[in-house]
Amino acid sequence: MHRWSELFIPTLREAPADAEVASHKFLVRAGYIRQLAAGIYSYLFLGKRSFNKIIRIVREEMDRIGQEFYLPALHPRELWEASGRWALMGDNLFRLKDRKGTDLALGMTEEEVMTSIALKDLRSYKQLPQIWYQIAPKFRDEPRPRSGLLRVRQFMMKDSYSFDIDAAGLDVSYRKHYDTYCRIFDRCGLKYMVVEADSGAMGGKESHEFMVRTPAGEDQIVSCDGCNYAANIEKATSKLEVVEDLKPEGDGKPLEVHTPGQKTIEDVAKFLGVSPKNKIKTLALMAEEKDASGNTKLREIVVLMRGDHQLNEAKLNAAVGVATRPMEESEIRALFKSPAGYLGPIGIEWGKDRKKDAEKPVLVVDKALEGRTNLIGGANKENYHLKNLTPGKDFDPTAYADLRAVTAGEACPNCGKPLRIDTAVEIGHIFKLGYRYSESMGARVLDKNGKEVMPIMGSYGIGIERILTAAVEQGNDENGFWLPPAIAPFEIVVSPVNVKDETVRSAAEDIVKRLEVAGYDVIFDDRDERPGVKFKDADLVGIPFRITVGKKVTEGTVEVVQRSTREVRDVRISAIVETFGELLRRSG
RNA sequence: CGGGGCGUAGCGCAGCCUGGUAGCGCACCUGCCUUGGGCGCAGGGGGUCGUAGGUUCAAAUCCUAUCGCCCCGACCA
Repeated sequence: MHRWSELFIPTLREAPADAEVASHKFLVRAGYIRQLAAGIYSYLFLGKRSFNKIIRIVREEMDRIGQEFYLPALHPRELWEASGRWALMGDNLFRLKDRKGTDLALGMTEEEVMTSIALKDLRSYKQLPQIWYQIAPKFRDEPRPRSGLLRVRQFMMKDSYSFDIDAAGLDVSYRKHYDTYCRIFDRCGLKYMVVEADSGAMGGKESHEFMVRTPAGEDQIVSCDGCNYAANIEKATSKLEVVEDLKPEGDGKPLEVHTPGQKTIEDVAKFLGVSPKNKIKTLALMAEEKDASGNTKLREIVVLMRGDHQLNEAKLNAAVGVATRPMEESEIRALFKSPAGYLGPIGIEWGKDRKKDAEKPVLVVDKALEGRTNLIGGANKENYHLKNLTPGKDFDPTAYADLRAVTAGEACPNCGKPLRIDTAVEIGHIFKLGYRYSESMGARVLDKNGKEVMPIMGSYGIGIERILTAAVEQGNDENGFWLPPAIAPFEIVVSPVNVKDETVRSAAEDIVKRLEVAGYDVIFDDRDERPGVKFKDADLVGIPFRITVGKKVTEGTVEVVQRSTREVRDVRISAIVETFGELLRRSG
């Protein structure tokens, strides 16, 4: 029997000052976690119990489609060099040296380790498909850990990897994960959505993220209430209304207009009496690229957007393959020969091919400008802009790409209904890796014809603490939070109003015993505290049901309180077990 | 990486500007009291003021460095 008086459940009346989001505040206040360092947390009794339940669900479901491994977190440098990620991962990878000075890394995912096993021991198509998974800590040296457990440096992750003989096989493994993830998150009692995702620098093709809507999240998801379209904003598109182009002025060639002191899109549009939709927004960015010999060098990347559109950096990143930063004032002057505010694409020799013209600046133009005519942009001359700018005629972009951030209310690309945008937290991510690791690390199997082929891979992750965090974000009020019964540390807290009253106490203890025999996780709040203290704690710590044992025991009844709804019902003590059979079935 | 803020008792904070050897609330311990929403009374314990150096007769307080933690930004071009 779990007696509260003997357990370590350090609840706090006030949240630590540095906690911002609800889940962080409440998990600390409820005595689930304590912070050890930035982005590093200890799990105490209640937190670990909840964790165990989540892991158990994940493991049960994963065991239906795959095999659990236990892999080291400490990886030799050579392994990461083989895949190319030693250099690629930069500062996000934790690195350390052993006493001999040998470089090691702390695993942030396990593609390399899994592939190293595969390449040694997978020989034949007859051994495929394989799905291998593990549930283990992962380490990432995040540039900025934040929001309590939402972005941390050490976390528990279920990661799995599939190996198939061909793309059709990968489709099956992918689908299995998709379905399994749905079952896992359903069982965890989360309200989630599945969105199309950017596969990022991993080079994959298809990718889905499992998202829980919450203002505490770090991702933006675009979705349509009219159909099932849903995508991460890094990937989302929308149907644009047709914009009427301006008529050419004069001879139709770029025409300089005096725009003294008019620097912003808004100002210039107003000054010239046109819509920002007919303006070009010129963004001057700088990328740090590595050349063949491994030296980093700067590369100018200029982006053109429709005046009223916003750049989505993830899309740009995907389009150019490198991270960018805004140019500094001096860099702007060097390229454009003009101060910011009057920048445009004219008069600069743009690279035709990003790879071949390695010395020349890159001009990437958003697709929303493709086919447009007579736009207005900066003249690269202080206090002047140009009219009659037509992409492809007056200047040649290195490439066109979808770079635009979708905004709420734009038309759904599928059905045309207005799109909505929500912030959300990512709890799971599945994607088709393809041949990246098989190729770089040299995994090969023989196919039916005795020919050597590369196995095709998928990789799939679930953030264990994010399930807990998302559940707290999804169910809380000013007094605390409630977890879905399946992942709560206890399903029921039994609170005798006065433990010094023998009748009350023994009735409560009897109820605890009977519920435990029936298989429920129950905690007995046997502390000699005033009822108010016990109720406040019960409300705080995430347990979905409370049984209050008070004076009414003499009449043979107790109160059952549902935390999420505050609904209170009197229940005959004799019927308590059946009552919970009913209640827990209903609340999943 | 850039910008801002904060480090004083387990938690939340005051004191710092104007140097004089540390305080409040909650929590904790003891006793009494109380028992359906953080009850009351009395007594009590606990802090190298993040760290190091400097200025000074004297530093939580002023100066310098450093470490840590939190937030914002990686977008009027």
